[in-house]
Amino acid sequence: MDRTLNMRDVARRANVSVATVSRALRCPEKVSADTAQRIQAAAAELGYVYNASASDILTGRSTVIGLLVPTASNALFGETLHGVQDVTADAGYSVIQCATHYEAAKEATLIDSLLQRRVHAMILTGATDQQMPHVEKLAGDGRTRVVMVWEKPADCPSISYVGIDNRQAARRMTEHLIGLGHRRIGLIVGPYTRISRARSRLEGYRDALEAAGIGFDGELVLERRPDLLEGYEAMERLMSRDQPPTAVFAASDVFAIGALKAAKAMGYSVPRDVSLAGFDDMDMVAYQDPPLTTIRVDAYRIGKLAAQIALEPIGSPSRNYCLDSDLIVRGSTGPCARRG
Amino acid sequence: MDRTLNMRDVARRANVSVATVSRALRCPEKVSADTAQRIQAAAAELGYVYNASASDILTGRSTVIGLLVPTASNALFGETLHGVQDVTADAGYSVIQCATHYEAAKEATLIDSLLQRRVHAMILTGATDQQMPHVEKLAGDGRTRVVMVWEKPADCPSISYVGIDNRQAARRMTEHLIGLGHRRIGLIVGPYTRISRARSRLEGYRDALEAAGIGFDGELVLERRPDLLEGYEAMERLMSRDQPPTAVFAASDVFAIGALKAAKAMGYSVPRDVSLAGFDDMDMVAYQDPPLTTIRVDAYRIGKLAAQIALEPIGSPSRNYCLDSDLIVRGSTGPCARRG
DNA sequence: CTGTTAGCGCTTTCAT
DNA sequence: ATGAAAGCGCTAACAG
Repeated sequence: MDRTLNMRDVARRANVSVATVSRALRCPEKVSADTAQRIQAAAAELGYVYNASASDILTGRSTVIGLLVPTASNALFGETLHGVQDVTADAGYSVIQCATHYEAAKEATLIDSLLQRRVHAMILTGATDQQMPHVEKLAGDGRTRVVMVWEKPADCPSISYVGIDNRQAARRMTEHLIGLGHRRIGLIVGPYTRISRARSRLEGYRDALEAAGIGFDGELVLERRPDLLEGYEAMERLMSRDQPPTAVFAASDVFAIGALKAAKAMGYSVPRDVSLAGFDDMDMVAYQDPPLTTIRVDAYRIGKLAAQIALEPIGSPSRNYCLDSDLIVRGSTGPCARRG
Repeated sequence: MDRTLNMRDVARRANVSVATVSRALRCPEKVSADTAQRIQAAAAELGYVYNASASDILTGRSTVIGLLVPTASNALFGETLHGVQDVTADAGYSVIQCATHYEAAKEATLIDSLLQRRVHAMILTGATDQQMPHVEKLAGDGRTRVVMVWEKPADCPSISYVGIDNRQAARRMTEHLIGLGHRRIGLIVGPYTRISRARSRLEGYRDALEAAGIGFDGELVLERRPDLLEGYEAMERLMSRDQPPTAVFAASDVFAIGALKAAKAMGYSVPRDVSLAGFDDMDMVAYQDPPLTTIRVDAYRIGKLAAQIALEPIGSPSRNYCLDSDLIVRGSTGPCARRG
């Protein structure tokens, strides 16, 4: 077979015109029951498969959406993809997924490739600040719908948002630690200079300290790329200070798992010697020893909502959903033993 | 903006024909430097974005490939996606990713949707046996290229394969445990009745037992859906037997992490009371306590190779790569203390 | 080097 | 209810 089967082939076989084939396949009620059947039979016999792209191009509206994630090896974003896919598949849409690896250049290239595919919408998980003006313009021009997930874009009327209040959640976690008597609290946080989600978590941490009258100590805050090893090394560094923290808030579970190992390797018992908390509630963290205190985020639901918004017609108003997140207290945080 | 910008708009603006615009954008060397510049300027001013789908449809060759995974929340498949993406992005291809959740019906629907997009190739991670005849036919017809990853399809000349020898690797791990003096060895394995990769691992386990003259005990083998909780419960069940195993081979790291927690919860120390081994070497397993003995598979490299094969023109011969996998001995396996 | 022409596979009026 | 014809945005001959 050199040329791919098309409607004309089916039409010939069923002795009708292509227009009728199109109708029979898309809206069978617009065609006599008899011909509909004949056409469907012909299509099946030939093994004809409908060409979705050809349809897209003609109708001008695309049935593909793009999903950008920082990395595909974080199970969390996998859950979001599942939510997105479950919604889009029912509507006959496909999802192009790409990982940016937190690199602005890659991000720009990938966004461009999505535009070249004329995606109906893009769902962005953590676009860098650098990219926001460009993205906002695309949404404003009505070229594509844009939904940010996990983080709230700073005041972009044309962009939708589905996520949690990162600042509030980080504040709650920090308050939990303060409530346990900790006053020297370390923070391992993502690239807050470029990613607003990380910045919000840092702010929430500071909010809680301030409210409790604890001075901010920049020495206790480490900005890292979310990665197990980076979490490990950051913890080592924090615990090697003259006055090590009595609690560490790892503002991503990936950091926390790395940090837990570092603490143990240095001979610290968690939570007796040092409390440790994460963020996201990846399913693995409940399986750590001790299981980690963290913030639960419903990643799947974020994906579903984002997809619903994404599928709305271009030009529809933007929507914002701020979901609840829960503080999940497990065994890794406990009362402060040392004097702060 | 109601209608999306096209080449005609650019042509008008630059006072040339659409053909010239096409050339200037795709192969600027076929056009005078002067006009090329003028056209590029016009495109930039208008904010014109090339329409990749329109091009695909006309040339007949698509620049999209499909990637099917059982689940997107396993970090392993994320690594494979990265490998695939790094190769395809350079070639200007996009990747449509879908998760089957190990359900044959979903799988069939998703494969169909990929065909409707006329993907150049599909990379399958664990198609169920049920789907294989269909997929093989697609590959044979030259509709699309098909690359299986992680598992070797049973004798399908038209399908390519990139993976490891699952049977051999499972045998090696089992031999490792036997070498430590274990004779009652439990196995927690994926759905081997439907997934050949799981089947191969079961076979490797049996090979090793047989070679060592150890009788096969069906009571020690549990088939489960890869999932932390299932691993946990399977381990509980194994260790509740009258004669519990002295070692357990969890033929997926996800099982192993679940099983580790179960063992600890039941008061067993690993590896003193029971040895535990995984499979895949997800990055998390080195961070467990104790770190898990496992089989290392280079998931990223699998993705890269698969993508290279996928990108070859339709009709190119199929290729098979069987990569090495390594036995990584960490702290979770040790000598057998009890009498077998 | 550039423009003209025909056409990829499909949908959608508009006739019949 | 069905067919003919025009056209979506682009490319690939073929002329000039």
